[in-house]
Amino acid sequence: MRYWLMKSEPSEFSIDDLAAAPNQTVDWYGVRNYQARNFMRDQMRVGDGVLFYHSSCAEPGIVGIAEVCREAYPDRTQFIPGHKYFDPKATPENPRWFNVDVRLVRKTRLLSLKELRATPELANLRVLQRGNRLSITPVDPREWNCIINLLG
DNA sequence: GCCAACGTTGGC
DNA sequence: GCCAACGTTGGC
Repeated sequence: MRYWLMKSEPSEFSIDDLAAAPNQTVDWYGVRNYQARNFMRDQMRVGDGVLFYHSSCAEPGIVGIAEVCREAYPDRTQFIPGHKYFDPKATPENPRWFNVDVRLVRKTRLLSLKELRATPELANLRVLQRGNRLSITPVDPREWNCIINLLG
């Protein structure tokens, strides 16, 4: 059992979109970074905890708790010509990109980036490190517990 | 919109 | 394999 933080731009897919989705579940398509892909493909298991994070928006921060509900399988969007996430080098026989499915556990209050940075126990949280741009990062169990407490 | 930081690409 | 150029991310 591991814990993760997953970023999404709310203008693309928000916590409310997740809440409104069928089964409150979404396939986490569109990841086109190898490190983030490897986390999904190689390490994520059903039941892993997910912090849903809004990025590139007015109030960046954690806005909900979710969980991995299906292990990684080929990202459907890599095969769709003209799609934003089409990859001409990917084939169904040799897919390049994978995604898990994520299901909402509950929406939370906004735990802002500012508040995260102000919490000493979270000083090593990956997403707070300088220059970090990974859309999926592991979260230490102690950090997870700290954040759950902050969320109330 | 700016720009620092970082990943990817491609010529050599 | 090097590395310059380019593209993207994401907070501000």
